[in-house]
Amino acid sequence: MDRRLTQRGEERRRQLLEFAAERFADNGYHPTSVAEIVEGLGVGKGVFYWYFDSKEELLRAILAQGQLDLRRRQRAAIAGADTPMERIERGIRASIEWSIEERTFFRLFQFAATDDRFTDALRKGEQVAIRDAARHVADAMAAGEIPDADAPLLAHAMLGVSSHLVQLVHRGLVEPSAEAIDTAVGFCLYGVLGTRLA
Amino acid sequence: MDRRLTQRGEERRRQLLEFAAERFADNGYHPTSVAEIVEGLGVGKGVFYWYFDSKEELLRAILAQGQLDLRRRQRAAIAGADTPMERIERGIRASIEWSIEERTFFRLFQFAATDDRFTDALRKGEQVAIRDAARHVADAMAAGEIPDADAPLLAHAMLGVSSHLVQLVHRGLVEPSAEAIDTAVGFCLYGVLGTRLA
DNA sequence: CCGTTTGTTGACCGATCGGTCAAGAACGCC
DNA sequence: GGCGTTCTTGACCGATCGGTCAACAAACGG
Repeated sequence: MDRRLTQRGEERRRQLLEFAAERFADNGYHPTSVAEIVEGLGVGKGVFYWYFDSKEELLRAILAQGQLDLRRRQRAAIAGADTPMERIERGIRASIEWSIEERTFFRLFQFAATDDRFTDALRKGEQVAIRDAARHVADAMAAGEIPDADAPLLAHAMLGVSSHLVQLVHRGLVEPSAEAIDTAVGFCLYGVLGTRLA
Repeated sequence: MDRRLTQRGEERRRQLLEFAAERFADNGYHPTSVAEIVEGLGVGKGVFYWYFDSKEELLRAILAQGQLDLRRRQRAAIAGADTPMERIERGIRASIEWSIEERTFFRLFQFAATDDRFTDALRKGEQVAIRDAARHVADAMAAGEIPDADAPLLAHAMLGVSSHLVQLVHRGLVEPSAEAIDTAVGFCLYGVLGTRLA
């Protein structure tokens, strides 16, 4: 849905995105009805369909916005680093911190990964992030800092560690302490050393 | 729902569990209706509610069965190992291999983790598995094979690596080759060395 | 001040949802 | 053979779903 929006329109659209994102994250995408969203904002149902073609498109828009935000944070974090390993570490830290802060987005990413209707909306963003991380891993290999191995796969392993930790935090099983994050980061940085040569 | 079932009844119940599990995994839990399940089996709707109180209870039953099966596999894999590190490695391998084979269960676990209605159904099983793995990690620490650190957190990190790899396999982004599994296992075994001491 | 575009209302639509239930068929057991 | 339990049928229920639309209000642009 592409529409010329006035400032008022942009604001309304933003309200819908924000409110729906929270409801989707808390209650689930499918169990949250369009009626619930518009009632929550105190507006008529037509408002929803003025800004979005469908409930599905709304979630896609939310996911895209989240990915953009995460990507920005990652790029900013990496900017000042000099070595590949430092870029890797800062990237991991940025991802973890963002995911902890942006609980809503993170939960929606997790859900979207389980529903075929939305996996493709996640694919491109994840691909970019993984390719980026894998490049730094490959750089570290070229510099002889870590043994040669499947760089993209190692990048994915680090992503797995990070997102699992964040999940624990959001489930309340782990406090988001510096120690916990350090442990996860340390696990990743030593993990990339673990190419089986024997 | 506890009911005295004849052999015929047990078989019907098994059919419902199996068919529903596949539909839930392929199409999603919420989008799959009870009507769709009974039609797929060519039976009346009453059959469903003879064996299960609700759609929700059905998924819980499926999850419980999956967790039991995984747990069995893990225990069997660890049985013959002599050292803590070997137990850790075999446990990881067993989890990865089971999750790759049992695509349906794995996908449902992933979904259940995103829906508050089912997270508690997962909690107990995960808790047991994590506690078990953490014990072996702690044993390795006591034996001086790896530095002291938060053992349960390291166990979770390994779980994160494993399940993320499996996800890639099921999404078709990685072939379930021995090399890929070895890389993930190596990442974990080196990862536990990564306590930040500096 | 008026015409056009942007934004909003809420009744309404057909479809489908999870779940119920009275009736009866198939089986197990003696 | 007959009696009780297990199992099956499918019409039916009220509620709710995502989505439409004609009418109307508010803001913008000239």
